[in-house]
Amino acid sequence: MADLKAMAVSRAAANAVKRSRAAAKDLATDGSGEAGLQPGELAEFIGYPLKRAQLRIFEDFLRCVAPLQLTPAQFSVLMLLDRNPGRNQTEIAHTLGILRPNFVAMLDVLESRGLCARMRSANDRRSHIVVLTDKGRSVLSRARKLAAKHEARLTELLGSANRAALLAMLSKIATEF
Amino acid sequence: MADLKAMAVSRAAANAVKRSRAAAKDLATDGSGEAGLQPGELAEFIGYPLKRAQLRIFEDFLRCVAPLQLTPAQFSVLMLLDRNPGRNQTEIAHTLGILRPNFVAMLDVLESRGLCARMRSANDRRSHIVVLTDKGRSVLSRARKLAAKHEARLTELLGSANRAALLAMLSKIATEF
DNA sequence: TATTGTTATACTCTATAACTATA
DNA sequence: TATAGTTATAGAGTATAACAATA
Repeated sequence: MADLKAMAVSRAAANAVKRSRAAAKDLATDGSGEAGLQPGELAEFIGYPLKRAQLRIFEDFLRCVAPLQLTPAQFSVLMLLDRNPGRNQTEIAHTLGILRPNFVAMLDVLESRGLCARMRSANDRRSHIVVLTDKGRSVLSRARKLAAKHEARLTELLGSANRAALLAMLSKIATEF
Repeated sequence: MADLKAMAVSRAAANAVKRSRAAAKDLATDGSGEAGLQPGELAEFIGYPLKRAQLRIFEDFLRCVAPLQLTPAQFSVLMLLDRNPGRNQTEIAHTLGILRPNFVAMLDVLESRGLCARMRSANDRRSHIVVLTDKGRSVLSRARKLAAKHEARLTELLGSANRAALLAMLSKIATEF
């Protein structure tokens, strides 16, 4: 079972690499004389570059964190558990915008890998408190470092002040739009 | 069959509304005393707000363009056809990052709705040149206006200069990262 | 009666292999 | 042989309904 998940992550990373290469090739052919199609006005609608940037960032994140076999979604769960101990499944899932039924299988994977554990709440025996294990904390610590390299490369591309501005605008859109 | 697609778009729009309301409720409870979970360091990784912003923008786009029953992906196809006449399926799909096998069903939908048409190329009888129909141009024209309102609301939120900077950074990430 | 975790299920997206008809 | 469009298929992601245990 752990192998299935490992394969899923590896395959996602492999696909990410393929897409990157295809894009790189496009840029090269644009430089020469092969005539790529024009996005035109489409590139002026925020949704188009936003979606493409999101795919690119997730691709790169996946590749950077591949040694630890963590998807962006799994990383976000571990980060949230670390920061918010003593919370139940519903609270964690809801904060991340994951529907409760879909969070079950996600937690099954993380728990089967020994990264977190479900514990019956003493107060409310319906609830499962989700806790990070020592292994989970260790893996998260290493994941943070790999993800930090990914972020550093982005900062290199945009510049530190621009990256901060980007982060602020994206957060504003996510919470206020 | 057209009904199936219409339902799919309607349902996506309905879900978008639900998510917006849930998020609005969260903000309200944050304001009062219900104690939402802390994203913490997670919010400092670009991927997290980027993904949430992308979902929000697509939600809003879907709602704004709902009268015309167009998804962001369908809109992008029509925009590309309008700007790049005489291209075949492979070229259009590749430019949008859509895999050729997946583009077949997508075009089937647009063609069955009378928005575009496949024409055998005279030069290379393997190719299908994809053309916008008059109806397709008409629908696209109206879609552009609805989408422009959506964009205007975003500009209102961020400010015109900031929105331009955001667009530039997202495009840079999509093409250079 | 309402809520938590869960199962079952379905629909969309995305990805690969392989076929056909052309080149 | 190679390419364009297509089919079949499989895997993620995301959505809803309903059930058991508990409140």
